[in-house]
Amino acid sequence: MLENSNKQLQSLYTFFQEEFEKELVEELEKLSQLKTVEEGQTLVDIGQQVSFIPLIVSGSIKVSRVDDNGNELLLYYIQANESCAMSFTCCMQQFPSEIRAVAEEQTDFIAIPNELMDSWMMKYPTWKSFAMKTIKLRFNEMLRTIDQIAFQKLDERLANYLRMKAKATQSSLINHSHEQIAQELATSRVVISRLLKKLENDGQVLLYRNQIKLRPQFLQPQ
DNA sequence: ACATTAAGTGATT
DNA sequence: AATCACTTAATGT
Repeated sequence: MLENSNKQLQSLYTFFQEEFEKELVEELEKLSQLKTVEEGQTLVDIGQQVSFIPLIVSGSIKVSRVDDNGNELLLYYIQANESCAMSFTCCMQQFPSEIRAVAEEQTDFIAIPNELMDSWMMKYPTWKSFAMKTIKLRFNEMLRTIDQIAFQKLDERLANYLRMKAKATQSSLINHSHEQIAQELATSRVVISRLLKKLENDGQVLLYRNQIKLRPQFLQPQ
């Protein structure tokens, strides 16, 4: 396992060296520890304290919100070389998490203890700007999802979701049931099934059990 | 062969 | 677009 991810870990350290000053890279390598979570494993749930900031080495993490009825709404995915904006905002003052984070696939990440945050923010300008950058990135992305929910019709949201998913997994085959997709878009399975059927009839996708094949014309519309 | 879960569909609100 | 009720298809035991 470790051997497999060594290469990507190396590339992350390269990323660090470009991004951060020497002292910070040294501290990172010294203090951080590599952790692995399996697919489906929950990293944090709503209300829990976050004790570390994750830096994703490989894999991806799904971040979502859950309402009172237990309905899930997908917020965003964290990919390789990214960190979690929410963890920055929570960790700083030890607030409980507002979100749920679940491993979308087997994911390796570096856990940075949150005690280090304060001093790093002061000591290393590059760390501060990295934190600001990830928060800004996410904030903009979430603004976009907000007006998707407010202004886009569900069929557009679905198309959007499928394309994003394909990009995230580098594959045109999506391994989700209609039910799962419905939950992430906070709608019902029946609606998703109907929309997907329409896409299939239009020759945009192929439907299987627990799988959706996105055809090229769907991924690259003229 | 049977039970369970995923997907398809008409009708209603 | 959501919900209900029901059917059909795929998959697991």
